[in-house]
Amino acid sequence: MTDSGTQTPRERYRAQVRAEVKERAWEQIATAGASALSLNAIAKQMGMSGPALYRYFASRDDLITELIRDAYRSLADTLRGAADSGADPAALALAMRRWALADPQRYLLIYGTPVPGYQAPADTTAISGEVMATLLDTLAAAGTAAPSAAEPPPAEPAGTEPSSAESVSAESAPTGSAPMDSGAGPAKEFAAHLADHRQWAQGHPAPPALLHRALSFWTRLHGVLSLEVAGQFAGMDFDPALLYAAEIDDLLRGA
Amino acid sequence: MTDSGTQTPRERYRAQVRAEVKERAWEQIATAGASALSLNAIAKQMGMSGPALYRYFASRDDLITELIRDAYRSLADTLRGAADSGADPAALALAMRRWALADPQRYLLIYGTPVPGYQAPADTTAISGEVMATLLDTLAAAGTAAPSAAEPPPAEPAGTEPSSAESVSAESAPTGSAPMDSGAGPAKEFAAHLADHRQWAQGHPAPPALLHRALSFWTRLHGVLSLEVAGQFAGMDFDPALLYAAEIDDLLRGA
DNA sequence: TGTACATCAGTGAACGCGCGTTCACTGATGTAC
DNA sequence: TGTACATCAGTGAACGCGCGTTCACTGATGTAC
Repeated sequence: MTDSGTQTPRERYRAQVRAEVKERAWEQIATAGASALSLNAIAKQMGMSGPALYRYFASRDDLITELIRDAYRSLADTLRGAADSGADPAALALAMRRWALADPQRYLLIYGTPVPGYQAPADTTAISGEVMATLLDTLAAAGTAAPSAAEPPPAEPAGTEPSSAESVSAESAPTGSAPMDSGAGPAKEFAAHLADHRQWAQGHPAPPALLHRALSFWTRLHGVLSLEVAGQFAGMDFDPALLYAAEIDDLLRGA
Repeated sequence: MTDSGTQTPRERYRAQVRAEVKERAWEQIATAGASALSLNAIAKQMGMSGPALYRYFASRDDLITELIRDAYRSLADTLRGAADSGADPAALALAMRRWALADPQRYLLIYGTPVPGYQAPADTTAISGEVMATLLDTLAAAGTAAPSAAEPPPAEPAGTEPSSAESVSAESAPTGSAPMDSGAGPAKEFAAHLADHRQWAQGHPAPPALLHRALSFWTRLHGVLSLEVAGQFAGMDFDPALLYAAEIDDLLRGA
């Protein structure tokens, strides 16, 4: 869809085939997991010969890399889109679950057990940082908002920079009404630690307690999601959506 | 070690070889993941021919099944052992992390992305239920104990039944001082749901709020552990142990 | 508009590899009399 | 204590399979004059 105006027919065709290869690859991953991804099988499915795919992807690892990149991109865009249209942290969490359940294997590809023998390229780290930035922005907006933080703030014009970090300043706002970091204890200790270990936040000016909240937000959602998506709840008979909702509620109440 | 008194030399030898096969299998899994486990490679490593292993394991899937069973067993025993020597929930959580980090791939084998094409046997569900039972017992003991719940209760004789469910009764004890399930909201709703969906607790007489606590305990620890063990924190520079400690603290404070 | 050339998609054969698994067989170890 | 037999560990060859990837080649599609 991108740049279709300046594309020659050949370029358009190339893009189409590449897209179809990826589609089949996702189907295959959904069926048998990423480690079972086979170029030959994809080619056969498309009615082509195995070596033909080498016109489109330099190698199997190259294809996997693109799939991982696309997955990160998709998640980052989904969350950023939700945030830009005024989603509060709870809505963001629900958007994340929707994204995960839409394609469980896609979630597992980026957050599950690493594909054996595969080394992730550097730029995926940057995109995964974008997810974190969105999270920080949204939590910051909710934390510094008025007590009635329920109604969404007006949607911003949404500039081109991925991290709209200006929306929160480092010195202000003691993370809302957080009872989490009052007094001594592990939370206080971790926040102090984060003050010196915030490189992963990529310059986001959130105070340490907020960094902690973002990490906790992420790990708690992942805790439920990854178990659900990996089928660990299958033998149990409760509704994971309710557990997820309860986690979100506790997560946002507890600070 | 088991039954070594009644073992014939042949049986002892068999057991030894089987054990070595498993050891090599774990080494291989640690290196390249479970999906890359190869009988031939193990045989070669042991200076044997590939087909020789079929004297000890009926098939590759059979070997994986045993590894999974052993992993579950090991975790269940570790936690049960800690609980029996008076560990409180926080200590249990730390024991779990120690177990996970001692062999990350072992943790991922049972709680990570499922091995593609592999179907878990029914009895692993039973063992994983044992883990849950230990958790419920420990949380119940801590919740129903006197306000000074810090000192461990005297270690019990530890009978043969895996779930010492008698230590807590269903009607008593509104889960300690839990503010978690006061008033309406997602937590209350989920607890109500669990009252009707508690089959997975295998008859444990914990009240719904405690079932919720156990699930939350599990998913929150898993959230941090799985990301750590999968290397997702590798690019970040903070200390996962501190995040884990903060999670435990919040988890136990919040109810 | 037509011809000459370059570009590129796709094929089929081939290489080398490793896999799980079966099978007939050898040789050592244990058991029964 | 010695012999006859059964049990079992391990081997080597083989089957059939699929994998990623390279290579020389054919044909179609575009481009330049």
